[in-house]
Amino acid sequence: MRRRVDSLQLAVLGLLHDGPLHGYEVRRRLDVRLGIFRALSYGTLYPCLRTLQAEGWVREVGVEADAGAGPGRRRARVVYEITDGGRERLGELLHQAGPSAWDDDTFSVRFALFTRTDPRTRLRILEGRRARLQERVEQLSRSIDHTREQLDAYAYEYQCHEVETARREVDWIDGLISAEGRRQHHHQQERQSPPVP
Amino acid sequence: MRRRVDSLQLAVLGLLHDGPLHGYEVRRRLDVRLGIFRALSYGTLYPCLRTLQAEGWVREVGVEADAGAGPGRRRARVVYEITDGGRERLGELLHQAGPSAWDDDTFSVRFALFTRTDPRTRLRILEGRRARLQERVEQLSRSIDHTREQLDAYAYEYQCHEVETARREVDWIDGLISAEGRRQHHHQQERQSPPVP
DNA sequence: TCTGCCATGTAAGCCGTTACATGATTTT
DNA sequence: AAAATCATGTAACGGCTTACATGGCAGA
Repeated sequence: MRRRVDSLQLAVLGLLHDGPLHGYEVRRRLDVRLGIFRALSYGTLYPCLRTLQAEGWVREVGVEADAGAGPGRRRARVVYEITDGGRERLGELLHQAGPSAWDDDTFSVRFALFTRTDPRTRLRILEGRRARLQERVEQLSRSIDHTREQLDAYAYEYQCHEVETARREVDWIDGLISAEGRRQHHHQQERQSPPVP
Repeated sequence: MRRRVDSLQLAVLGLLHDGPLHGYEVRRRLDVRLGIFRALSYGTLYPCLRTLQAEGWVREVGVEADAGAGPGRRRARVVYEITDGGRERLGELLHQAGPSAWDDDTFSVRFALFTRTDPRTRLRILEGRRARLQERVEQLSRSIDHTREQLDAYAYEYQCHEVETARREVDWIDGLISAEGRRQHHHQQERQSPPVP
């Protein structure tokens, strides 16, 4: 039941947390700024916005007429704004660190919103993701070892590349985890013994 | 209209080309041997097999009773075999090198069947895939450059990792392309001037 | 003038997963 | 005795894309 829409809601809420936006712009940012939800269709986005509104997480802040001073007016844009309920909801979602957060799709969204995620949740997500990837590496490695003889050269080549890609991502995560550790350590030090002048 | 089912048909045909198999085993090999179609559901596989049969690409080779000598018999397995028409069809599909062949999903299937693909088609697919990845690298790089200032640390980190992953895949493809070149060169040499004793 | 981008939406339809039904055999 | 694996299937639900409808503005 891992719906892409759940991630989408999260991403939209995260985007609107920074300020009001209209649908078209939301899509653009999802695509180019977050780099996730490439080529998301409007058939998904607009209904999602309406759902969010029905839930009370966002509200229509009014229809913006053309901002420019041109003679004709541009098609009115429906601008959405996050509500207090939405902020609360965002907080809840951001706090979740269960298995769904380390799925390929969802992880990128969760990671993109790490600035707003508390350090502990960040660490739990990173560790879960790491485990997920490690599992994948092992499964692939076993598969390679087990069928090495029967595998033709190309299939072998592909599997090796897959493994290496996964390994690299594990390394990347490791780097991030230790960075988180350093950060936490730093904060603890600050809390326990403020820097001496 | 790029249906995953198309790739699935191709993969199944490719698998059955090596010998008759029953559905359950097809799924297993798709998952562990080819490493593609991870966790493919039977709700997709069995209908696919029946479609293949309706098209005349595969035929039911008979229901295999328990091979062992045990007292009870295992649930009968429906074994499928590729037909001459299926072999022809496989040849056609394998010859295609259009844009659909360099999609993320499809590429892995096409690549896994490279042994049965003629060298020219191999090269065209590899080059198409390369272009696809390169495009992705450039788009991401532009996005990073353009929004570097506004991007928070995590989003930046993620995009960089994405770019690096794509770059590595480009390098990998480059290696494969030059290997193909060498192979072709080698064959040409052989054809034009057989090795002198 | 025509293409392309901005901008919002609806409806249909497909693809594929999930859940269910069934049941034997092997392993724990 | 229970759980996992082998083995084949069906039905329904739902997510997401595609295609369509609409229309103003900018630049080639």
